[in-house]
Amino acid sequence: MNKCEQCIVRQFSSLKALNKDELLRMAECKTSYTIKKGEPIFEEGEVTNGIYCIKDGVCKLSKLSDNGKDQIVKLVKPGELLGQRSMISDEPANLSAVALEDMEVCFIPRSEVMQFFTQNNQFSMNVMKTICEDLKGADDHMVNMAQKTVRQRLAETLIYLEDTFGKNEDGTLRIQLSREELAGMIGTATESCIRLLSELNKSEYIELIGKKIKLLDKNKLKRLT
Amino acid sequence: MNKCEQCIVRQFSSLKALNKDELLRMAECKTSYTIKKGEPIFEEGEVTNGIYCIKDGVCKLSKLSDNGKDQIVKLVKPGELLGQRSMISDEPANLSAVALEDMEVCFIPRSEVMQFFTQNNQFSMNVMKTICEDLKGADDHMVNMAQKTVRQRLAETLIYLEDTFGKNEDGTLRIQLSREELAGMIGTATESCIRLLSELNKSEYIELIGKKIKLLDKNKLKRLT
DNA sequence: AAAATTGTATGACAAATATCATATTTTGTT
DNA sequence: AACAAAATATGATATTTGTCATACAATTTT
Repeated sequence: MNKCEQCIVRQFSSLKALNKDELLRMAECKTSYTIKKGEPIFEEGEVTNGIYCIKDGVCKLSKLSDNGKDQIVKLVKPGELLGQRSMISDEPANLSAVALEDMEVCFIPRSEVMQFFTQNNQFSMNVMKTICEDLKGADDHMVNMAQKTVRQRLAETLIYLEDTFGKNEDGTLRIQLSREELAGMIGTATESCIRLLSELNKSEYIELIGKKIKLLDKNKLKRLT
Repeated sequence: MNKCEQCIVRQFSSLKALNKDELLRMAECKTSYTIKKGEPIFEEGEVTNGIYCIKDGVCKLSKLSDNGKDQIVKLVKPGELLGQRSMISDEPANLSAVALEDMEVCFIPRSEVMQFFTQNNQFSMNVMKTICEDLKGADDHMVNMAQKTVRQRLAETLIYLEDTFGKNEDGTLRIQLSREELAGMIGTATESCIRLLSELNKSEYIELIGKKIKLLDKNKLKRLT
């Protein structure tokens, strides 16, 4: 059993407010998981009964739309927590969480977290602020979906991906999304997404290297948005 | 100065957790306002420094998009609170709040609310759950914006308006939105909104009576979504 | 009451996007 | 290596949606 004290999640998330005692208690009740790329951490509608700490790997939070397409609502990085909203609302998950890379996560049962939540004011304040950030992000995201064209959303998303997850040595986006997943992020048909990528490739905004994507001129891309 | 004890907002919002003492303190520090239809309660970017209780009238929460159009994110009814996210994040408002009808609201300064927030666990839990609901709503809304057609979104919005705000004696929607505002809710151009309304009118899903809208067959409308 | 302004409606057209078909490439499996 | 399956790519076409122009109606101002 690993201690939680030095964990990346502890350093970056709401958990930074926990004291040594609380961390020890958490270390005792946590369960560690390895999740392979493509596997779910939990699915929409599932009762999660706790929160997940993302130690390593990125996952997508998505929701199945009535038209059968999977809309990606958010990507979650190492150091972040999952399932906070469900924990507070005491409701099943509203979104599915699926690994985009091999992941390492820890599960902490609801009962434990809720104890910290009521005992440790700084911790509950941190959780709350995170949810408030999510709400602001979701509102902004919604406005983009409603008001921007698919091309604009694609350009924005590409910049977001480079800024948030960085690039490989060859300059391509580090985070690897299938075309279908990228389409699911920007909210369009896979073919439309592929077509627009080709177009950006031809006009030298980006370069397509196999399935990988390299941003050639971020400023030019920004001007599209 | 009115007491807060019997106020509709107290009965329906997070404030129901406040005790007599806290209600008295609140009654002393609150400011009451009358807002005329079309006037803002606060604007995007403004530092609000407190929360607003909606005693009467409906308002829209909207955000100006880069393309110059106003996207309506949410409608807020009597009994609800405004500005909770800003208060917790300690940030300026992310959305503008503008009256759709003549309104009565009360303002309670941040300092006061934050005191309740730290002292009264049930109150803070209520606020948190409200924000969690908003987050879930925003995520779902975002998926709709990304995945549904304008026609589907229009049908959904009309049903939502009738279910939430009811109808007049003649069967028309009680809540009065201009075509531009309705377009702002569903995220489309005003002309497209008008055109689709005409179409729904011709195919007898709805009836247009002047600027008013009457839903003729809610089930038929539902099938569009 | 007349004029001006604003909101609603509709036509014509252009642009954006989705859908379906099919080809090609990549990946995984035997 | 050969095959099957999945992902990517592209063409053809239909549909949806936006834009611009203009007309008409309702509301407000003078």
